[in-house]
Amino acid sequence: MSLPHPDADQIALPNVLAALGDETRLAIIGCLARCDAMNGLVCGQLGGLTSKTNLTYHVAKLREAGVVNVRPEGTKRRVTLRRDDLDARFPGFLDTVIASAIDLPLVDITLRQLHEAVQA
Amino acid sequence: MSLPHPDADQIALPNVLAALGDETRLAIIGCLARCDAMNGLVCGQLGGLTSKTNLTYHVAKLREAGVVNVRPEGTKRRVTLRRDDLDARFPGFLDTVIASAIDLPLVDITLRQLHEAVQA
DNA sequence: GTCCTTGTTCAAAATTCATTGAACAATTGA
DNA sequence: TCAATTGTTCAATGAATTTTGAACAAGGAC
Repeated sequence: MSLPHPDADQIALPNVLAALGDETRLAIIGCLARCDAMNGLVCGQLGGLTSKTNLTYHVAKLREAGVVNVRPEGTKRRVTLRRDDLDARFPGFLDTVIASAIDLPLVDITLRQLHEAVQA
Repeated sequence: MSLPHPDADQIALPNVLAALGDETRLAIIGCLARCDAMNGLVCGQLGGLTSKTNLTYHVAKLREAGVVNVRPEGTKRRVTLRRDDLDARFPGFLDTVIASAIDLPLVDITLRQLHEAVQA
């Protein structure tokens, strides 16, 4: 884990709320929620949402708030939801957020692009 | 109810998250959570947080997102949490938020001022 | 009616946040 | 080594939010 992440017990809800109070970041959460059953996503797979540079920015926000974990894999970055940590700290909270995040139009757009990318 | 409020079934979590992703508004929620067992608070009682004008702004944000109800009482405005509506729509969510909101330093400052105001 | 209290409106200023593009690093694979 | 892929950094722009003050309503007390 080479990037700085807050410890589980240092995750603060005000920071989490601020991190999630943004459409783009909610859409990222929605994609992760649908795809991270196994191993999360790599930043590039979220390309439909916004530019590469901007993704770096938003993923960092989520990481600093303790919402996601980012693990380098070669030149890629694997992004996963910190489900266990969030559930332990704020029971039920993440599920509520996910339920609304996966309804966002942006998520569907990106998931379609992800699907096309996998087929290509 | 002379001010516009969203119906219970129109409360959208992205809006709620955006409304709560702000220190001042979280502090308002914290005060309400401690004081609204009976009948909520009046804007003036939140005076320790920020200016009158700014309170109007933040309370409106919370109202528009569906987090609070604002009811005119003469020249005052009684502000209450929309507990039932939020619990019905996002079970457990509000309790989680409140638990962290009442720990905010700003809340204690304001509650002390409220206490002093009541004694005076 | 005349104050006083409470809160709103409006426009302006200040601040913060989000987005972009160019240049750069690091890894992978040929 | 060379090129392609993936993502970062930095500075700058643009956009949205927050904050402020002056002037204004609306109601209650006298």
